Amino acid sequence: MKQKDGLSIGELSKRSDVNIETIRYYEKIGVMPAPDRSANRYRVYGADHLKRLSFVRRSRRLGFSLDEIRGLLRLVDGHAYTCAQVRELTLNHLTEIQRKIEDLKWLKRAMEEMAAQCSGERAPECAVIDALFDTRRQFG
Amino acid sequence: MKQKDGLSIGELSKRSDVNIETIRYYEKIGVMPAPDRSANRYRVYGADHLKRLSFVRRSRRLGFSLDEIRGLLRLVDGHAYTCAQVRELTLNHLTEIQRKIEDLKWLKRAMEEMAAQCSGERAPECAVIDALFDTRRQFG
DNA sequence: TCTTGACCCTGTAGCAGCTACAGGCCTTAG
DNA sequence: CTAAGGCCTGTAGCTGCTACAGGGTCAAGA
Repeated sequence: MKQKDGLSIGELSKRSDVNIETIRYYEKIGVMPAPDRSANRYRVYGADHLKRLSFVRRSRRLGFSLDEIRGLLRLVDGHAYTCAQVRELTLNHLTEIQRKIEDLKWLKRAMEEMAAQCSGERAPECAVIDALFDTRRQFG
Repeated sequence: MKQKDGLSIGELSKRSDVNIETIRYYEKIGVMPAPDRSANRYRVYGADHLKRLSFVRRSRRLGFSLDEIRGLLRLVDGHAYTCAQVRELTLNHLTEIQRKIEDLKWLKRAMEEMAAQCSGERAPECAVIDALFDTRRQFG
């Protein structure tokens, strides 16, 4: 890599902790901009790419969809965002997370109930199976 | 439907609360057995199909993957399961659910922290964006 | 008798968000 | 000279469905 500051895709991958294939995928779907290429057509990235990719990675880990991230980046790119907009997106997202937590808690309770019936012995009867086959029970 | 007890796929769908296309999909991937066909090649289901499909639906709602369900059904079909086996599968599944809950809680905390910094004003500065771009922060 | 509508059929393509090849080029070290 | 490691493009696969396209079948109504 002759360019000052130039990162190969492999280096970018290591520094951002994002898979090489995923980086190329992000480029294809327009989340990451197409970088310059060196003489041998290798991708050459700069510090701005690293920053942006890290942003994407962090947002993904926080559960934002790629579409939501595209929305955030559009705002950032256009310098057009207001705090209120971002806040709204974040709060919406928070509501969804809370809903998911509730769902999982319900699920956990239901399964614990079933497992509690379970003798754990080598018998061919099983309360879990019975419960799942029991048409009187309504799960959800 | 001339057969006694014979259900069309539409009726099965209504009674099991599973989509028609999903039923056909389950047949294709081997979760549901191929049913008899009437003279016009329509699928004809019996009470056993309804029972099995309901089992699948309930298990799905409890978050079991189709692969796990296939495993459960194999045990049931072979009358080879012991309570201990099923219990283990269930407990494994419970552990995973708990892990997911913890993940989501962490996520929620992180996002709440970010949102709390947010003024909600029309200013072009935003604590959320800053946090996501801040390379010193480690999310996950 | 014709037609309309509600069913059913098969097969394929699409969704998210990647991941994993296949088949090739380039560069450098031994 | 060759082998290893990186990079390239392009396509197919994963889960668990869903949504067609393009057709057949059947009963009831005009």
